[in-house]
Amino acid sequence: MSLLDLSEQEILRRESLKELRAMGIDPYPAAEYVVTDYSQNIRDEFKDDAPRKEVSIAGRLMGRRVMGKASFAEIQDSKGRIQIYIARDELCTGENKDLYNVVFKRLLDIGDFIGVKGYVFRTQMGEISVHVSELKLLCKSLKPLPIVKYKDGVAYDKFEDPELRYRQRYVDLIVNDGVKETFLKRSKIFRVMRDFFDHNGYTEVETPILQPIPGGASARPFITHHNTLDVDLYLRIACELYLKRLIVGGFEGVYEFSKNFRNEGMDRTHNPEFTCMELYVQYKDYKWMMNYTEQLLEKIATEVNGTTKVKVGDNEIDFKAPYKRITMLDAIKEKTGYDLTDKSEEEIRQVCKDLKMEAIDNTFGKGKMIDEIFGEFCEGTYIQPTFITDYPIEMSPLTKKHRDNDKLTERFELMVNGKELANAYSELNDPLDQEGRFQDQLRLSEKGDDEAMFIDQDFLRALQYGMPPVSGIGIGMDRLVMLMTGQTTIQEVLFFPQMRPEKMAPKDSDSKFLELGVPNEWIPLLRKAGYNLLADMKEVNPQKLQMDICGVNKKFKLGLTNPKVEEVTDWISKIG
RNA sequence: GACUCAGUAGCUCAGCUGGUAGAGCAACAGACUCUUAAUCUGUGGGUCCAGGGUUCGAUCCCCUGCUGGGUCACCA
Repeated sequence: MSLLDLSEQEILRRESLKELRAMGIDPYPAAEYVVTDYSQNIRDEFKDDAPRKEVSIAGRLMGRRVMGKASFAEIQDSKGRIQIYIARDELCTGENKDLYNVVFKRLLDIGDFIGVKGYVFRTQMGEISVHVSELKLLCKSLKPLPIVKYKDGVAYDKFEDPELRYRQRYVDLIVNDGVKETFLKRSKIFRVMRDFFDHNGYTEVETPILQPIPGGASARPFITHHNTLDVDLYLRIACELYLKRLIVGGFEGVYEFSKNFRNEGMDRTHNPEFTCMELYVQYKDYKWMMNYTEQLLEKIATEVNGTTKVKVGDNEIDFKAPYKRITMLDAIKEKTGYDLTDKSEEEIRQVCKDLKMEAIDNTFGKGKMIDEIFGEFCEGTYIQPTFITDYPIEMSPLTKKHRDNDKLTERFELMVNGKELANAYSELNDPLDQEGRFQDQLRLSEKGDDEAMFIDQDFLRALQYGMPPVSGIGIGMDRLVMLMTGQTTIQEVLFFPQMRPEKMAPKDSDSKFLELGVPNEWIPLLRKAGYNLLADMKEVNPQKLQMDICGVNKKFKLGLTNPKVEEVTDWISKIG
């Protein structure tokens, strides 16, 4: 990288780096720096009347208030921030005051990592601080951080451009309050769930992400290719069919936190890769699973937030069990006034027309139309956790027929804040019924439904050996984290949400410039002046080009001997 | 994919129905031994997203593109 690609502040930091080395200070020391305390516990444990406590802490320098021979600074460690106080004559007890005057005041910058030793005290203004007696540079930072200042909980000059925050999440985590907390909660939610399932004797497992047949859900998959086998493989859209194979194999219960991939749209509730937790427990049914889910969610909310209530946007959601339960047809009746019970496909098509639903076309079967009506008129209205039960059979090819009505299935979805959070079944374990349902999906696919499921013959073979009665559930983890942390976009709960790749401006290589006879040291100046491609130089007046690059030479005080116009003309003449 | 808004200093943002740019913080130089958005004095820092067009002249007006946000559509 050329100096010309750097900002003024970056150049200064690199010069400071050199100066530190010249002073014999290693800006990137290898040795362990022993830390005895953290910002948080120092504040929590401080007592004004206790004897002085010596501490050794380390962190990133995040602010400096220099007042001549004494200074205050902020250190940010993994737990938070703490103020340090540095008095020149206590840091530098001898004649040489360079560590304070030169290193601390001039060569250190916001963003550098330092380690300090000293004692804890309370300042006249009442802030618990560390009185520094030793200071050591642990890592020099070469890029200036955005400066966000806080006063009374209000952020000033907040770093909030979503594009920059997501592309450079590391910066977001450093400077913006609350970002790390969201991800700590995310981690805790996973931990609480693992504890809950493990306590019940269920086993965490891992199943293939590269699948020959993308089963277990309806979605467009990502396709990849395995060279040795010379076969196309799919990134999984769900892990359901593999987990059921394990129930066939004799596990009491299995669960997986599964990264799934769906090649579909992106918005505030969808990311192409997302995390789903799936759990399957033998001998249970979907009614048991509703009770179990209520307990689980209540526990998560309590452990993560200390209360069952959480505020999301304008809504306050209460995860206290039990939750309302209503069948899908009752929900539609309640919200639209139409009772679809025992209605024929044609009658339902007419209802769709009456409801002015334009998206419906002739490829839609009965089940899909019912699902559309629900999605349009009901789904968004369930803010508090609500179980929607007994889905039409056409939409649920992996679900057992309802024990009282063979047009329906034993399925529920849990709606929270107007969105689906979980989806669960009494799992279909009749191998012949399952085969028939797959055949139905195949027909839908032939009719033009590009989301219909593929047939997985090995899964059918497993079912033929016998799968005990089992209930399974899938929970959208990203949405769960959004709910538990009060976030309204999925990007806020994913460290690195999917973005378009950053594009670099096209550049011709150095060798191409050298071929024209451009001296090596002048190439960066051409780039700085905006000539990244030979083509950029081709049409330009040699006089202007010469002036442009000589201007850069002068402006940045590079001290190069300027080329003559004839030389520049010669370069341009060689462009093919 | 459609519509819409935005892109100006390291960060947050100003910029008058067109005359090549300003503030605060950050940086640099200086003052200051209990400050805390420290303060005070001074200084530097910009391909105004990119490329076309209109114009004597474009950060500003028009077109195209890129990137992001929002809404809708599609989709768990």
